[in-house]
Amino acid sequence: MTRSEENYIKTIFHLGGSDSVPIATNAIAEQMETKPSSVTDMAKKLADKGLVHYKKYQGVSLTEVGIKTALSIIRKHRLWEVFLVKKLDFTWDEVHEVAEQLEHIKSEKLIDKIDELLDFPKYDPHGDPIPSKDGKFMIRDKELLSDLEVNAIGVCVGVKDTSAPFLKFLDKNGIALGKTIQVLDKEDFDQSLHIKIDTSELHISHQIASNLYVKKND
Amino acid sequence: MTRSEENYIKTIFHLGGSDSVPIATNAIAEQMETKPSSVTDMAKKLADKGLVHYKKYQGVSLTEVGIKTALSIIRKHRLWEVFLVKKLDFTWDEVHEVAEQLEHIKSEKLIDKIDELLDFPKYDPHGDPIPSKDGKFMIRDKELLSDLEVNAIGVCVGVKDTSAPFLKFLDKNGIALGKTIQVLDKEDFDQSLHIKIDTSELHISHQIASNLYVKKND
DNA sequence: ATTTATTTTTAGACAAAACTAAAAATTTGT
DNA sequence: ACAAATTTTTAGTTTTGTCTAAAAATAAAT
Repeated sequence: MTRSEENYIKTIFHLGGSDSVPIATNAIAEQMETKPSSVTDMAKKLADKGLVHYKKYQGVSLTEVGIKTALSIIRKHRLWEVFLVKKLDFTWDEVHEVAEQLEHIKSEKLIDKIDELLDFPKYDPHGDPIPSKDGKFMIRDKELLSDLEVNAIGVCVGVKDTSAPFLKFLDKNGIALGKTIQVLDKEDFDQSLHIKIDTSELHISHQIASNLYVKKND
Repeated sequence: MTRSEENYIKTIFHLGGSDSVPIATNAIAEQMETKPSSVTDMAKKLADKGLVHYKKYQGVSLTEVGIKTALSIIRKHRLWEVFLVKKLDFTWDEVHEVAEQLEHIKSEKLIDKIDELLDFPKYDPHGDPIPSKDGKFMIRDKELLSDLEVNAIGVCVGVKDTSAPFLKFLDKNGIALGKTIQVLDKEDFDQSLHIKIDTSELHISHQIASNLYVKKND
């Protein structure tokens, strides 16, 4: 597997191509910041290798082997992210870029040892689940903060947007995984939220709230 | 810098091209298991980028910038080797292959943090010095075990050959960095050595002895 | 249901990094 | 010093992954 092939497989997985729902050429091209014609070329190659299903004009979806491959890459990516945060004091907005490189290192032993060193973590620094060696992972039940009703309380368990600007905003406002958040009030006008986090109160836009996952206390 | 460019720079450095002694196209090709014509192509490209001095038919040597680049790659390679051994329990015969990949990861912060995590090691698992961030490193005075006179005592400080078979042989015979070795006798016929290591005695060929570095006790 | 718009694919080209085969320069040997 | 051997370079291909421009298929719209 070349680096490029791995990146296509990963992108198709993230776009939902694991459920035999075919993903459009254009969608893949946009996500990867490349041209649709390049995607077509790669789709053919990956189909030849048995990693994707591909019918002309019908989009691309992952085969069983393709899904296994995608999970293996995602496992590596997320384990490296945990390593960077836990062992090297990276912040959660710094890890993605470096993990994009580290995920392509070819050594079964290396990633298993990293897993062990970290004591087999189940979630990465953004709250996303880490597939196990055999490709299984726990999908934690969670909902968007923006979907909570007024007065509901939840624990922050993940972020949808993992971009550095968003994560830095969260840091600046004391929002981190594990924090308890209560919805104090919702503005009808713009869906913005008044929330309580620890002891302090905060007013956040719908944009922010709809990119934060919480696990509701019931 | 592409991966391939980095590999050429590193090879030229290892062949001695840092002392403005030009290295022959053929020598580089042989070392890299590629063809001389490929080396010529790359020599031109690296010269254009100001990393090497190159005159047709005269071989290749590193510029100041080229040397700095080489030291940076070697620093990464050796730090990763230490990491693999100290933190992930790799053996010294397993590290090279993986470090060859890890050395190309592009992140200043990553390698500095790894350096810090390891407490700024000065030597890699084979006894080779690790260049500092500013490209300086300690060349330890050492000599080949095969050059010691009978009865001399030295501490094992490095290996010349770093191939897995050689390193495994050493492991099997209890030879490791830091061990004290005494030359008990030399066979005139084949230059083989009788040595004492810890409490046990051992008979090793000249081949072995000429790939082991020791620091003499005087 | 045709026309229009969009999406996708083909065809041809390009850059990087490798290769082969042949030509040119250098080195070696007598 | 000159022929022979070796080394190095050139020229032309190949592969991988990308691109542009044009053609073909599908989807949308009146």
